[in-house]
Amino acid sequence: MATTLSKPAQPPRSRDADKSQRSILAAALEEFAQSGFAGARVDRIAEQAGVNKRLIYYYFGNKDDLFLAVLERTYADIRAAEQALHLDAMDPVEAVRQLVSFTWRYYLEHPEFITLLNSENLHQAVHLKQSARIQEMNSPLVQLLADVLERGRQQGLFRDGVDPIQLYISIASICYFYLSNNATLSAIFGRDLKAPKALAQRLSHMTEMVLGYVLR
Amino acid sequence: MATTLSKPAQPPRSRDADKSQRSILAAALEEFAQSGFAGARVDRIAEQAGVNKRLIYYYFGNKDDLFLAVLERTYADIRAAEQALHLDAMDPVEAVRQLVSFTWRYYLEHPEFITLLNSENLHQAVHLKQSARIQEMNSPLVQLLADVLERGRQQGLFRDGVDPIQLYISIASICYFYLSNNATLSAIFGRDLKAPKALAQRLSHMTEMVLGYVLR
Amino acid sequence: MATTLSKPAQPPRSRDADKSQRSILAAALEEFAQSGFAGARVDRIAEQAGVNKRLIYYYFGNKDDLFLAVLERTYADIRAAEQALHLDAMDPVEAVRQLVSFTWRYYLEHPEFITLLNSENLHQAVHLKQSARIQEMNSPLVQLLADVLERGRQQGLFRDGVDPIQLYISIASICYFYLSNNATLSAIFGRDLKAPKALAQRLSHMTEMVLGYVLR
Amino acid sequence: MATTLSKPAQPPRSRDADKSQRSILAAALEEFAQSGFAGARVDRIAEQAGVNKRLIYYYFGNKDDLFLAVLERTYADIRAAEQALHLDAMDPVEAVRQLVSFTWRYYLEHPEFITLLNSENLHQAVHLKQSARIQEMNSPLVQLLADVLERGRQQGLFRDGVDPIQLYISIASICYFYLSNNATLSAIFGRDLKAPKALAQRLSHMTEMVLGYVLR
DNA sequence: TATGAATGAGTGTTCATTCAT
DNA sequence: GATGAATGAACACTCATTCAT
Repeated sequence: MATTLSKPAQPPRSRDADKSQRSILAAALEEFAQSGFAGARVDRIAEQAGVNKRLIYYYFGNKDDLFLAVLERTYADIRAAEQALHLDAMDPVEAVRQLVSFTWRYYLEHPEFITLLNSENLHQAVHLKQSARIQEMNSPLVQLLADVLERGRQQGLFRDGVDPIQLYISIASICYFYLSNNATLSAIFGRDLKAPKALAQRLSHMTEMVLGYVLR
Repeated sequence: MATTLSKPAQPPRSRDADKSQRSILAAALEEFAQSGFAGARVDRIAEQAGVNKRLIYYYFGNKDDLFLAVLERTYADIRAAEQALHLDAMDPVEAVRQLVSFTWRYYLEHPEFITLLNSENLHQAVHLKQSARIQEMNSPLVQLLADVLERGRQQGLFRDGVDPIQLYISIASICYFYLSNNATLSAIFGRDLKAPKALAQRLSHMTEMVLGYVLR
Repeated sequence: MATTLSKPAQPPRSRDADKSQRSILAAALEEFAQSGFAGARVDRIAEQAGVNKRLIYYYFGNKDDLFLAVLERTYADIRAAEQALHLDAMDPVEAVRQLVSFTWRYYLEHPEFITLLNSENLHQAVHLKQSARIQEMNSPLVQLLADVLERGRQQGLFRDGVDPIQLYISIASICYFYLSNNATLSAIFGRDLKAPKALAQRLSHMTEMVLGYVLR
Repeated sequence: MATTLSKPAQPPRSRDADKSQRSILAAALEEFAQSGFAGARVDRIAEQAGVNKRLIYYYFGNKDDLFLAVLERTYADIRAAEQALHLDAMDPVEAVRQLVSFTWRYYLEHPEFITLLNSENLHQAVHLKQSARIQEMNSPLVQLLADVLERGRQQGLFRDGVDPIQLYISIASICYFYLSNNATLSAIFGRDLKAPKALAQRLSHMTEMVLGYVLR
């Protein structure tokens, strides 16, 4: 844990420890994403990580704490990705367009994020509520979206009185729900809503809908 | 044991059988809604239903089949509620407004619907895919919404090219996500998104958003 | 559980259940007596009882409750044995003599009683404290001894001011300690304190000591 | 790390080694006394001692050997305390009185002695039997008590034929049992047998009993 | 002398399910 | 139509101990 400044190149004993922890975390992410918290098996995580099961408890305490670690890591990842979006550098219309497509793409490329959140919400966020780093999970996009909306309004492009938090949640909603509930929706509509064409149509609709709403 | 005075001809056993089945189904709905499929316990269902555990298997085969039965029943319930909406009798703007508020209210008053769907989607709709009555689950609202959109377009009120399926899904999305992910959202935003005032603001935003999109 | 008075001879379904419970209890007594609470293994109890391990939990809840059941049964046994002693029918000297020898013999013939109590005291009586039947465990001998002491005093045989509770505990002490600590005492003294001759000498000493104290 | 100013010639490492060993022994005593052998946790001992767990094995071999070391140390302590008693310098009656009260006080002030012995006897003295220093554990008090009894007899105060070993064991019994079985006794009698007043009454009774026995 | 990393063999407990009546 | 008894397979978690440095 303690690192010495004098020997930065030489990886001391903790090298393998780091590797083990990362292996466990990666395996846990996969397992929890696939089966949810209740369905996940600690044995499978250990096997997948290539470590002794006992080591999981050595490093992470128990299944719940491991799940929280995975969850925090997942949130950290999406927040990092959001940093790369520079909505402030775009004109308002483009910014909204980019926000929708970024959200959509991120969920599409990170199905584990959706499964993890689904499972966590099924259990009333018991893990997340105990997180000490919960503040860091608040998205910076809410504030950036507020700025975009204000700029659009001042330029006479956007309507008045749009609540950035509500809009942020709505954008997340239309992207998330389509993917999180894809299995039941596909079953009921009797067609594959994850086919490339269907996905493209969905993105097009969502962009139109959000812009249709905010534009005067 | 229980005898019915009104229908003496009917064998009393079948009445008890019906009662048992209904008790089981009701208890199962509550248990699955509360804990999801994986977290639900057959023992608790039996206890809550006041019947012997073996009876559950006698009537419903196994836990998976019981879950499917609950799911089908839940879909039947929402479809029945949708029948009571008469979008065809309203002018287009009012029809859209009613559709949003109905969807919102139904999800709000039937949290079990959301939990059940969340759990089912976590498991890739394995149960639903095996349902023989899957066609009946398709919402009649999609067709009704298509009619409303067409009427609005002909009256020059609504924009062109709105896909009714996409819009239907989007309306469901914005209502569903806010509630299904309420626990994590509340934790992260650090405030109670289920407070009465927050709920009213949400409905108002959603109605504005949908109308803002469809209106020319 | 419910027994019908009309068919006393016919053992209904609960016959096997009773047998299973008795098997479990007997095996648990042996295992707990041999290894104490912490060292006892539920697996071994199941195997010894010839039942599925799950059945132990079905009938007794968990290891702690099973231990308490064994403990309560053990106390019930010794109380039953005490009922057979009729100190009130003996003259005071003989009564004291009999009390000592009964206590000694009972402990000697029921080593499980000592092991069980040792283990329970090691854990600060956590199980016993939760017993609902704790009152029934109070020995009737305390009251009987009080009567004996009073009779002996009135006959001018016994000394004044002997507290029956203290004496009862002291009699238990000298019998119990010699047996409970036999292993360490034998090791330290370098001889077998459980040899027949040693046991006889011990009983003789204890009787002398108690009588030497109470007699004027 | 720690350097001693008084003995600079002595290699500092061995001082640390001593310190570590003493820390381990002290922590082990506490842990074994609190939980018995089976319930004690090597991890807790290491943590409490502030040393790495591996060091325990380095110095003491394994858990059993560590327990034996603690046990031997505990016996050494009580023997040392007994040395301070000078029964040979007292008149016989006072000597007996002092022996009882010393035994009582020592057990009262060293509850770990009782727990350790209880645990060891639960396991049939497996550790003690393997001790090489077992002879040193024999109490010098047995011989001293023999002398006291003989002196008392010669002065016409004490009765004839009192076996010093038996009496020594009996004195230990009445002191030990009351404390070792305090938890179950308190639970059954429904009152706190460790309350100061109860303790005083107990000592008084024990002294009376022993003197009542040995005095002519 | 000292330690962080790692592990095999359990440990109590749980679960959906079936047997026998 | 209904039930108490019984089970095999798995579950999260623990423990004393050893490895590698």
